[in-house]
This record gives sequence, structure tokens and C-alpha cells, in this order.
Amino acid sequence: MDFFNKVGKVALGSRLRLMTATITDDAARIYELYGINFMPKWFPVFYMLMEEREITITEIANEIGHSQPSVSKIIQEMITVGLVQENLKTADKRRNSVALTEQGILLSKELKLQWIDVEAAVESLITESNHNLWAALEEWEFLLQQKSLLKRVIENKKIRESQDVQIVPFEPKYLDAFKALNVEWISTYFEMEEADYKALDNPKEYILDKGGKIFVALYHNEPVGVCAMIKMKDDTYDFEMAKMAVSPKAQGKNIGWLLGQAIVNSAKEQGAKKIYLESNTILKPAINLYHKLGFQKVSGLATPYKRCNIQMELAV
Amino acid sequence: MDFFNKVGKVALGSRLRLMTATITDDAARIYELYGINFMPKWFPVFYMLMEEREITITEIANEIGHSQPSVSKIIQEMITVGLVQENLKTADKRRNSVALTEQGILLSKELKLQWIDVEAAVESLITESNHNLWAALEEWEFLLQQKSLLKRVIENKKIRESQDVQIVPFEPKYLDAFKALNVEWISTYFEMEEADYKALDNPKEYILDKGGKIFVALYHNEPVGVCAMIKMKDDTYDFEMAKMAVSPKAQGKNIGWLLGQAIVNSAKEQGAKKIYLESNTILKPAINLYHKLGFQKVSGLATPYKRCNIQMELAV
DNA sequence: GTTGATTACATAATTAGTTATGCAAATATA
DNA sequence: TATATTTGCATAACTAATTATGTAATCAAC
Repeated sequence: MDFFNKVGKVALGSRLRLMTATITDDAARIYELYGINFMPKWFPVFYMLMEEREITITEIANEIGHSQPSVSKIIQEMITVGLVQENLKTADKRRNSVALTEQGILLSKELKLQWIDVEAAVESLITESNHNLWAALEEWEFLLQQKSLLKRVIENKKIRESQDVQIVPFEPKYLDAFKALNVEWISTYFEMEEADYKALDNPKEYILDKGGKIFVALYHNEPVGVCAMIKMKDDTYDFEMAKMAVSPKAQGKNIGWLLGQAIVNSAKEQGAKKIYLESNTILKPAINLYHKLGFQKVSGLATPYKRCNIQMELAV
Repeated sequence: MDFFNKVGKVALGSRLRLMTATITDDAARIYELYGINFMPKWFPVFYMLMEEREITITEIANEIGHSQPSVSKIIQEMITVGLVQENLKTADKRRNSVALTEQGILLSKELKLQWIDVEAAVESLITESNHNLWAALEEWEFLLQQKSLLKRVIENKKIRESQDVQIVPFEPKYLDAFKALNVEWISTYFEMEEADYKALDNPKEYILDKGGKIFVALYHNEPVGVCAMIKMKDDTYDFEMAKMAVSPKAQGKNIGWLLGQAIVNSAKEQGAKKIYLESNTILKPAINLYHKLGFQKVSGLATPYKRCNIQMELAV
């Protein structure tokens, strides 16, 4: 298809669909050719019955990767043409144990001959081709099980969008954003406290003038994330990472990571040894991010915040 | 899937179906992720509209390999959500020329970003894998267009079944079969003639004793095909190939070819130079077979048969 | 030993496509 | 130029799957 070369690999799904359709169409004609009264869609179920002699519907579904209702219907169809018998006595009355009838067993012998020919035809296609479709499918099943297409796309989205994110130092024009972004999440999960108002209303006095820094994340030149590093008077810690906030509208763009990295790098440049932070375990994505940045849990330090139930540190 | 390794390549269709399902399922979730109100199945149609600006439904269908009703429905769905407009004035009033609306064009810009991410994800899968699924699909589309799976299976069936066919020399016990098989086809297409009865009733006298031969094709030890080589008194030709008959029940097993080969080989062994035959052009498969065996059309020879309207020869 | 959760299955509703059919417009043909 | 054929499309009917839902049987936990 010329179409697919034009469109590119986004059309993988469509291309697969078409290939599937051509193959199954031919499959139907092949059964006709052999004069066998058999529907292609019965194949995987029938095959399981050939192998297992007696098996339940759910077992078949799990094995062949169909839904249970799908197998249920196929079994019913095969019962009406006399290939399968059901309700073989089992202890568990919910289970519907099914098996081939005499006629089914007879048919399986005919089918085996046909499958030899089909297998040979597919083999010949594989031999003729440079790219092994069968092997590719097997490999892709594995790769997609490891990490789904969705996950892979999310990753790529993050990377692409984080390229549009700029991390810049604080300027007075970001004063409102610094407060608003923090108030947004704090008041969603907790309550604003005295210490919050101090820092958010007077960042110059409480953060910058004391040797701290604030970074702002811009997405398309809009401030969508902020984070502060506050100079500590402590012996062990040089800076506290605090007031990190990312707008919900801009989530999934790696912004937290980029802000955290900016803080850590800046601390390094200033010769810091250790960074400290306080948080709450209900903020799972945040805790996750801190872990990724390298922070480790510590305990026992004094804090002015009620909402703090976890403390972490990072040796720069 | 363990199932597919157990079953083997007959299950290619099923395996493709499952892969298609997983990919399209994820595709739907990807659109959700980007907050785009767009159905995966719209994709190929929408893409064509992006490329072509104005295009008819049948044109789209042909290009993307869908049926026309499928495109028709998709277009209608996209019209109801305001992405597409229809019935742009054309000279030909049957045609329904469609195009993106302003809103559609706007959406296409969002979609392009998403497709970049999907393309990158597929690319990464291709890089991670040894077997290139995309390339395999392209190659298989080509190979199947050259020769469909059905045709390939038919070929394999012929080969397998012709292995069960034995070509043996005539024996008295095949006398009835020799006559019956010939009467069957002659009386279907023509009328039995004087010369037919002579040869079929007394093959010993009219064929074998004069230095000719008869071969019988056995399928599961049943005589299902016959063919005679009759010694000719002519200067140019050594033998006439005649009375070839294959039971309709045993067609498609290459039996004609095997009988013909037996005749040709036997003629060679006896040092023959040229073989002759008579036939009728309404027997297309037979004429085809003679061509494959190497026979060429000649003309102008006398014949006792009314039904003869083509004469052929083979230089051994 | 009752109650709640889980399991096995059937049935119903939905989905994304397909063929089949019908009709009007356009084209070919006698 | 009348008539037959072809084309473009919509609509209907069907297909092969899916999710959603309901129900009886079984298992688990107090």
C-alpha cells in the first residue's frame, strides 16, 4: 500500500488490521477449498479441544487470548453442528467442561492435513521474505508486554514536551505565580500555615536575601511550575528544597524533575554537601520524584509544618 | 503467547488479530491521554483529508484500503462532531466531495504532535527488536499481492496429494476403469464415437499389441486417471497421446501432469522423436496441461474424430 | 453457619468493520 | 436518441469480536 509509506509508522494499527483481514479472508476460502464445514474463527478453540480432550471455557479463553464470552459463543456454534459436547460431569457445577464429539475427532484428522498445507504455505512466505513476520509478531508481543505502546508514547510525550519547558531564575514578575501555584496544591491537600504565608508573600526577604534561590518553569513562556531552595542554618544541611509546585494543567511534562535538577545543580555549584526536604506521604507522585532525584528518608528533625510526615535528604 | 508456539504458523491469522487488538486498544487510550476527542478508526480517513484538502468518499476508500460504506460512516461521524464538511459543489452530482472544517484543520495540528510521539514509540520498538514488524508487513503485502495465501495453499495441497498418487502400467484389472473414466468426460462434453469404442473396449488389440502403452494413476490404490500412448504409422510421429482421463473427484492433484510425464518419459526411453495429440479447445485445462508439458500447436493432419479441433506435437 | 467476595458462565449491548442492495447520475452503446 | 451499463454513495443487514451485566455456585472469614 502506497498509503502506508506516505503516512508512516503511526499507521501501524491500520496496516496490521488490513493484513489480518486479508489473511482471515483467505483462511475462510481455504476451508471451502477443502470442503470442510468449519469457520476460521473456531480454529484456536478447536485446537485447544484437540490438545486437551476435556477443558473448561475459561481455561480455553485464557490459553488462546480471547474473551470468555467469545469462547462461549464459539463453543455453542460448534455444539450445534455436532463437533463438540458440553456439560461433562464435574464436581464444580459452575464449570462447563467441553470436549470434541466423535464427529469432531474425525474432523480433526481432516483438518490436520489442511494445516500441513497452510503451515507449508506460511513457511514458504517466510523463506521468500527478508523480514520474518511470524518472528516479528512473537518479539513484539514480548516487547509490548514489557512496556506497552501507551507507556512508550507517554515517555516520548514527556521528552518532547520537556523540550518546550524552560527553567529560569525567579524574577519579580513571577511573584504572583509563585504564590498561586503553591496555594493551589497546599489548600487542595492541606491547609495553608503561618510559615507558608511568610515565604510565599515575601520570597525576597525570606528566601532570596538569605542566600536561597527560586526557579520557575516556563511552558510556552507561561510560568507553570516553581521551586525554592532555602538556605539552612543547620550544621548538616546547606539547603532545603521547598515550595515545589507544578500546575495540574502542565503535569506529565517532566517539570518536577527539571525543577529538582535545577535545584540540585545549583546547590552543587555553590559547593553544598546536603539538601533537605519535608513532605507528606499522601503526595505519592512527589515522593516518587524525590526518590528519582536521589533523596533518602531521614527522621527526627524539627519542623514548623503540621503537614510534614516525611523528611528526606540528598548528599549532593 | 505460549499458545502460538504450540500451534505453529497455521495460527498466523489469530496471532495477527491479537496484535492488532492490543495496538488499537492502546491507540484509543493514547487519544484519551492527549485529551483529543478523536476515534482511532477515523485516523486513515482524517489523514487523507489532511493531505488532499478536497476528496470524494470512494477516492478515500480506495486509497486507504477500506470499503466505501466504512468511509461513508466515518465521514458522517466526523461531520456530526464538526470536523468535516460535505457536499462541496462538484460537476458530477453523484460525488460527495468532503473536506476538513476550520475545526478539523485546528485539530490536525494537535494530532500532528501526537503522531510524532507515536511514531517515535514505534521507531523505538523497531530499534529494540531484531525483526522489523513494519518492514515485514510491507514485504508480506507485496508477496501476498503477487500470490495470495490461498494460491500458495492450493499449490502445497497439490504437491502433498500428488505424493499419494502412483502411476502404474496398465493391467487387465483396470480395463473397466480405463473405459469408465474416458466415457465419463467424453459423453459430458461430446458424443462417443466409433473410434472411441474400438480403443476403450479392446485396448489390448488396439493399443498394447501394436506397441503402445497405457498408464493408470492410483490414488489410495483406486484408479482415478488413465492415459494411453498409441503407436502411429506416420513418418513424423512415433506416438499419439490419447484417452487421457482424470476423475473429477481426483482433480487438483496434479494427476494429468503425472500421467503426461509418464507418457513423455516412456516415449523418450523408446527413442521416440515426436509425440502427437488431438483435442478440443473447449477443454481449457487440458490444453493448458499440454502446453505445460511442452506441446505446440500444429495443423492439417487427418483425424477420425469429429471433436478434434486442435492438434499438437512435442519434440521429445 | 451466615455473610460477603469470587468464580464460571451466559446473555445483552456495543463496536468496527464487512457484504448486499437500491437509487440516482453519468457514460456507453445500439 | 433511447436504452443499457457503470459509477458513487447511502442504507441495511450481517459478522466477529469486544465490554458490561446478571446469576448461580463456590470459597473465605468471622
